[in-house]
Amino acid sequence: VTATAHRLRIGEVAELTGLTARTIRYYEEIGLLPASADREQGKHRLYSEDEVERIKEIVRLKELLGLTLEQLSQLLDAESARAELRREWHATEDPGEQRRILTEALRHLGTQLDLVRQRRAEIVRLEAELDERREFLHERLAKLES
Amino acid sequence: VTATAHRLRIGEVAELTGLTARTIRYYEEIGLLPASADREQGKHRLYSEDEVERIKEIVRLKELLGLTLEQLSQLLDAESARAELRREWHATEDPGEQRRILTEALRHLGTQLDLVRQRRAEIVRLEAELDERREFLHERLAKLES
DNA sequence: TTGCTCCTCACGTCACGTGAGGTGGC
DNA sequence: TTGCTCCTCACGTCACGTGAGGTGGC
Repeated sequence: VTATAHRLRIGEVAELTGLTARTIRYYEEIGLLPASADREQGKHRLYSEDEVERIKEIVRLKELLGLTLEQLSQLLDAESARAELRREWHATEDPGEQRRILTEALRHLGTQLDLVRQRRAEIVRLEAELDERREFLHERLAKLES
Repeated sequence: VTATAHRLRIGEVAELTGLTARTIRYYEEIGLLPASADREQGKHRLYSEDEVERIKEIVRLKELLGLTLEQLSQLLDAESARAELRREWHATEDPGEQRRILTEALRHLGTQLDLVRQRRAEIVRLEAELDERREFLHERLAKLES
């Protein structure tokens, strides 16, 4: 709904997402990212800012959760399912249907949250161990200075 | 200092660490893990429980921080440097030396902690976003039920 | 028109996976 | 001795990296 629908080229998208142009093409090649709509063979790929945000999101999930592209694909499929549910939600007035849709969406989110929480717990534990060692060394240093 | 110094075979180590035997051999091949001491060509690799703990630690760092094996090697080198400092620490009585050693060790730890903290911040942010969406869906569901 | 970025092959690399064929230890 | 696990090549695969040679748009 913005006035300027500026479209970005692959190099700019790479810059903004932290990927390389090659990686973006590769993700398109394996079907992880949708192909730039109605692009003629050999012509430049163009991306909207929404698409860039989407790619950032995908990269974040991959890196933070340490997923393979296969696992990432599955997770994105689950997300599309949620998006589909949103559309269904707007299409129905039946409270029973609406409950089913919400419940389903919550289930998808739950799966994702479980992954993230597990990661966080692991990293917090590692951080605590390192903090403890640092505390120990600091005390030793303090004793030495006194 | 335990009574039984049971040595484990590569399959058992793989089981315990979540790696494959191939991966353990590969890490040895590229010098990431030290080669099983005085093993004759073609004979079985044997590992102590300390070595297994060490490998677990390495795997954890790699996965949680999302490092390449090259970066992981560098980080492990920094750790060895810290271990070396510990030995030096025990070898000297000079307070000036001791201060130098502690300060150096703290610097190494600081680098490691920076990496970990950054990861944690990123993952916490993602978790917060997902939580928020879940809260939203929950409220919607609650309204529907009332 | 000149630069720069983009395009498509296509081969290289990193971090292993996966057999093939053979040997070692409870 | 029989099984199972281990051994060493060595080729395959995933997720891109890195040119080569050519075209497109401000």
